[in-house]
Order: sequence, then structure tokens, then C-alpha cells
Amino acid sequence: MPTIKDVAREAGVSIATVSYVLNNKPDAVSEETRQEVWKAVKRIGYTPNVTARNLRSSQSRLIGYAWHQVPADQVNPVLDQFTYFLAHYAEEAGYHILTFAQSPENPLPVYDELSRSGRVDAFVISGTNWGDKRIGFLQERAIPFVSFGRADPGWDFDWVDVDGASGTRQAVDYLVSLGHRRIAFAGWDEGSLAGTHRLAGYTEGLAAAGLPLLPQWIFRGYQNELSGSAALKQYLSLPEDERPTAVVTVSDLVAIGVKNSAEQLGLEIGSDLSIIGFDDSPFSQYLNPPLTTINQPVKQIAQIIIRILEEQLIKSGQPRDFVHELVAPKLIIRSSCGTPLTQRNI
Amino acid sequence: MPTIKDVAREAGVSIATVSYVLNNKPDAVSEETRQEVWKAVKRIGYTPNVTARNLRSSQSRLIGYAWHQVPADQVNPVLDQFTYFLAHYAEEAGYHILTFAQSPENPLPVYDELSRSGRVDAFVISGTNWGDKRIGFLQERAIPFVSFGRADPGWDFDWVDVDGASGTRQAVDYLVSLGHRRIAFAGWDEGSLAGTHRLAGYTEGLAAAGLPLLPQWIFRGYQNELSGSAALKQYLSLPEDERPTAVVTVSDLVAIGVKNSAEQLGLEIGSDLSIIGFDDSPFSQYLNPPLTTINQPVKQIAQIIIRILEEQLIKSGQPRDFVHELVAPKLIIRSSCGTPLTQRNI
DNA sequence: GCTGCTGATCAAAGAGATTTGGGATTTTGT
DNA sequence: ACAAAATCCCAAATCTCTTTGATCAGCAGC
Repeated sequence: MPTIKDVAREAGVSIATVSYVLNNKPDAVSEETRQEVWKAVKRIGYTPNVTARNLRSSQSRLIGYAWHQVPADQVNPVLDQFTYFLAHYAEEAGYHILTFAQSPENPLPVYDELSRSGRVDAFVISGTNWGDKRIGFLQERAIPFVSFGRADPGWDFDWVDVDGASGTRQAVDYLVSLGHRRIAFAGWDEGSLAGTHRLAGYTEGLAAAGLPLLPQWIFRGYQNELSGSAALKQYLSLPEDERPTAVVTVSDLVAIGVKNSAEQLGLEIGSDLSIIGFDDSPFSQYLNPPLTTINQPVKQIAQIIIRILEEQLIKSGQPRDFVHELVAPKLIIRSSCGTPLTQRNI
Repeated sequence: MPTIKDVAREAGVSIATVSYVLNNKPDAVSEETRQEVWKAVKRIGYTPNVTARNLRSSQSRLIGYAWHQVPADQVNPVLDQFTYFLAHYAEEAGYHILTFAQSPENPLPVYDELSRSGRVDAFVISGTNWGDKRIGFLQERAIPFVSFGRADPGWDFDWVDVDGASGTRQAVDYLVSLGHRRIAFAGWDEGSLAGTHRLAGYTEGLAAAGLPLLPQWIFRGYQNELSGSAALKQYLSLPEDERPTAVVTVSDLVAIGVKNSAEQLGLEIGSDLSIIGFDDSPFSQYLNPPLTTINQPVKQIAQIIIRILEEQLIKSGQPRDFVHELVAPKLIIRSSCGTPLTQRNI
């Protein structure tokens, strides 16, 4: 592999001059020699060595992103798309993504090792929740990072998040517009931050429509199919006139749970019961009937995260305000909510 | 950040000695000073700088893996799991994975840039097909790589692949054991290498069972839901006594296409028609009924790939035989094939 | 003719590690 | 007791690049 030295010899100049040309330093080299150097570069097929460059500038131009292991029975609905776009925008900004495996019980040592050794310049973290240890850890050590997801209200750090409440709010508004008046919510447990946001949008939507909210309409479970079935069982145990005609769920997976057990009980999705999911997982469109759900704008989020990271890395050291961006998700209407109630012949 | 110099000063030795201790060079330093150096390392909290180390040894200890963009309507069923395990095993071997975005039309420049600049030491490629340009390109430049997936029969290079034929063969054998005698195959077009392997296993299975194979039972389409519907339509157009009672599909997505349109026509999956998918996509278990499918051992494949890559990197330069490993996938029996035909009261 | 300035170029100093090729001790062999 | 060998350690070179500080030629001003 040719080095800068070879280029210098070939062009008959010093290596300093070559470096100036390569880095487009203005007013440092005459137009004539600039041309000569470029010609030499082309002639011997030179590409600068990234490692040497990084050593000199004490950076790595690598951004670490932890790849969360998902239990085999779970889907990580949007993380693969997110990673793709993250890589895409990072490359536009002259960085690359280093993906690493993060241990669920004890994530900190990997972050420590990667930053201490100079492997990465910054991190993108996701899958945050209340009390996320990584945030305090990274802040304490002044390691640049941006989070996809919020954490404790008192903590101040750079984050970008999907406005979950807006998503469920849109779902409720849509159901109301179809004529539904008894709308349930199948959510996650109290320990989930994202689950809390999504629940809040639901509550807000009912209130805005002037609809009552029965406590039995709110089911709290986990990220699995079973929670969906359990939610449905709870709803069906209610007296006829309190029984919900539609369910907003906290995720597509829970929506599937509701849907599958409803079908097994002979209910028809879209007429007997309307269902709205959350995530727009790739498979949601292939369900029968296709699932109406909330699409997370992961592409946009990846773009914003890289933008904020660039700012952080450029202004490192200098005081800077923390950035918080909430991006609205979008309701994707498919047929799991059927037609407006008023147009049905019941 | 402390450097090796600081450790040397703290321990009262030269930096060479510290380096020997850090790299466990045998017979180069006494047990006593070894202890002293380690104590100094702990005391000042030193971690070697990866960039400097890499510059000196002219490597990056980074493995490039291209993140393929998947069309929004498609699922990349196993690639996210694969990436996770790849990262996991790479880390065990002292490497990291650099994920980058690869342009579908013109992938080569990125590979060129990443290897010329010394960004990565090697590549893992996937999504190969006949005539894959990356393979010749990397071989010509002697860039280490291992492929997840085969290519042209005449080409010799290191690859690991799922034995697709074994998968569909298992599917056919299973259906035969349930009593099916008219089994169809919904596949991909002739241009697909993996599709050809999967078709071969089907043909083989029928022959082994001594069953006839009607050409109309083979449908060739693409990786989408529509191809599944089209396949079903073709099967249903056959006279009653030629109509298949079971379909082996080339992917879960095609299986869903068959399933959804069969259901819309009032057929019951598992009794009127049995279906077997391929991939064991995360969602296949949540279908109603859950889909019997073929699970790809991605974890094992990732492990083998890293093992081969290590061998390549250690033996670089020395002559070495190419490694080809075919890993058998596993039939995951769920309920989309119902009960044995003989036990049904038809 | 000398000083001061500008513009183009370069030598050399790192950046933080590894490794070569010896030195300085100590141990072994005779 | 002395040479040879083994052991332990180090100075310096090296990996490839960026950047500082200096040199040098050319030119204007007085």
C-alpha cells in the first residue's frame, strides 16, 4: 500500500505539501503543485491511511451502537431499520457505526472499554427506560452520546424520541371518528417509560373526545402475545354495555395477541372488534386483516441523532445546550378497524 | 488519558517493558516487574490506545459487514439476528463489526474504500447470488472475506451457507409422513440461487417418497405476498384430483401470501391446505394458526464465519484451502399442517 | 543596500503504541 | 576464575499522518 511518502516522492514535493493538498488547506499551496500532487495520487493509487490519521488527531471517527439481544420469541420491530439509517447518515458525516453486543445485566464495562481505548468517539444508545445506568455513566465521564429514547424527567441529556403519546392519541382520534365510544388500551406494565407515554396519549384522546374512561379498559401486561390474550379476556368479562368495541395497543405484538384470541373466540376483527397496533412492524401489513398501526419515523430519528452528535463532537468542550427532539409518529390505516360504525348494518 | 509512558514512569521501567507485560510476551520480563507494572496500570487506570496499537501493527481489528437496505414492504427475516451474533463472536475473537450501508447498484466502491484506507481488515458478505461482483473484486485484491451464502459453482472462496435443499427436503418428508401425496412448491424465480437450492430439496423429497411431480405444482414468483396468492390461484385451477393438499414455500413471506388468500377463499389452513414456510421469521409463530417453517441456524453460521475469518487473518499470505460449510436448518413444527391426514374425518 | 513582508515550501516534532537490536547483569559450565 | 550463555531490560526505530515553526525567494519601501 502506497503511503503519503510515496506520493511526495512521486510528485517531487514534501509530505507536508501532500498533506495540505489532501486536506484542502486553503492558501497553503500553489495551484500548480496542487495539480501535480493530485496527479501523483491518481498515478500511484493512493488512499490515506485512516488509522494514522486518527492517531494523529486522536479520534476514531467511529460511533458505537449497542446491538440489543432480543429474546428469540420477540421481534425487534424497528431496530434493524434504525441501524441501517444510522449507518447511512453517519457515513454522510464521515463516520462509521461500530455495532457491539451489550450484556443486558451489566452493560457499562463495554461502554467503558470502547471509549477508554479510543475505539469510538461517541455512542448512540437506545432502549432506554427510567433509571438507565448508561446515561449517568456516560455523562460523568464526558463521553459524547445521543439517546434514542427518554429517561428520568430530571435528567438532562441529548435525546430524540418518538412522541408515543401523539401516536396513541392519533389512534384514539381515528377510532372516535369512526364512531367508537368504548375504546380500551392494552399496554405494558408501570415500569415501562414508553408504555407510560403511550398510555397518556390514550387517556388524553378519550378526554378530548369527552368520552368516559373505565379503569377496566386499561390492561397492563408485557411485550408478548399472551398479554394481548389476557387483555381481551378482561374486556370480554365486562357487561355488554361496558365492553369496548375497539382496542388501542401498546405494540403490534400485543395487538396480535388480542387479534389471535379474538379470532379463536369467533370475533371478527374490524367489525366485532377494531384493533390498532404500534410500531408498524414489517409483518403488520401481512396480517389478515392487515393491521392499522403507528409508524415510527426511524429514518428521520437516525438523521437527527447524527446531526446532534456532529454538533457535540465539533463543540466538544464548549458549553452547549442539551437538545431534546420529539418526533411525531404516523397512523397507518389498514383494515383492522373496518368501516365506520355508522355505516355497518348490525 | 494516561499513556504507556505514564505507566512506565509510575512503575519505574521503560515503555518497552510495559509493552511486554501488556502483551504477555513470555520470558521477556521477570515476575517481579510484571507485578509492578500491573500495579501501576491499575493505579493510574490505564487502557491501551487501540489506534496507536493498530497503526503500529497495521491492522484495524475491524470487520466490515454491509447492511442491506430492505424495501419497506419486506422483512429481512434473519439478518438482524445474524448481525447480533456476528458482533458477539467477533468480540470474543478480539474484533469488532463495522456496519456500513451498501449501495445496491454499485456496491464495490465502498468495499474498496474501506479496505484501501485500512478501515477494516476483512469483510463478511451476505445476500449473495450468481455472478456476485463483490466476490471477484475482493479475491482479486486479496482482501480477506467470508461469505454467508454461495455463488457460482466454478468460483472457489470461503463460504458458509444454510443447506436450503435439506430444509425443503425435511418439509416434504414431514408432509409425506402426515399422509400427503400431492405437495406443491411456491418458489422464487430462476434467477435466485437460494431459491434453486430450496426447489431442489423439494424435488428430491418427492422422488425419495416415490411421489409424482406435476409441473403445475411448481410456482415461481418473487419475495412478496402477491407471489403466494398467485401460487394458490394456480393450484386451485387444477382438477380436483391433481390439486395439492400441502404447499412447501420458499419463504415465510410467500407462505403468508398463500395463507391469506386461502383464508379469504374460505379454506382452512391445516385441514383444507397445509403450509410450510422458510426462515422462521420472528412473526411466523404469531400467525393464526402458527406457521410450520424452517429455522436457519444463524447463530451457528455467525460463529463459523468468525472462525474461518480468524484463520484467514492469521494465515494471511500462506497457502490455505478454501473452506465451504453447509449447515442444516431445522424444521419447526407448529400447527399450519394440522394433524395427519389419516386421522382426519373427511 | 537593507529591512520587512508575503507566499510557497519543507523539516521535524509529535500522536501512542510495538519491536528490533543491543547492553548490562546474573547464572552456568569448565 | 573466567568465558559463555541466559536473563532482564531499555533506547531508538518504526508505523503513517498532521501541524508547527522555520526557511527561502521575491518584492516593495525607504
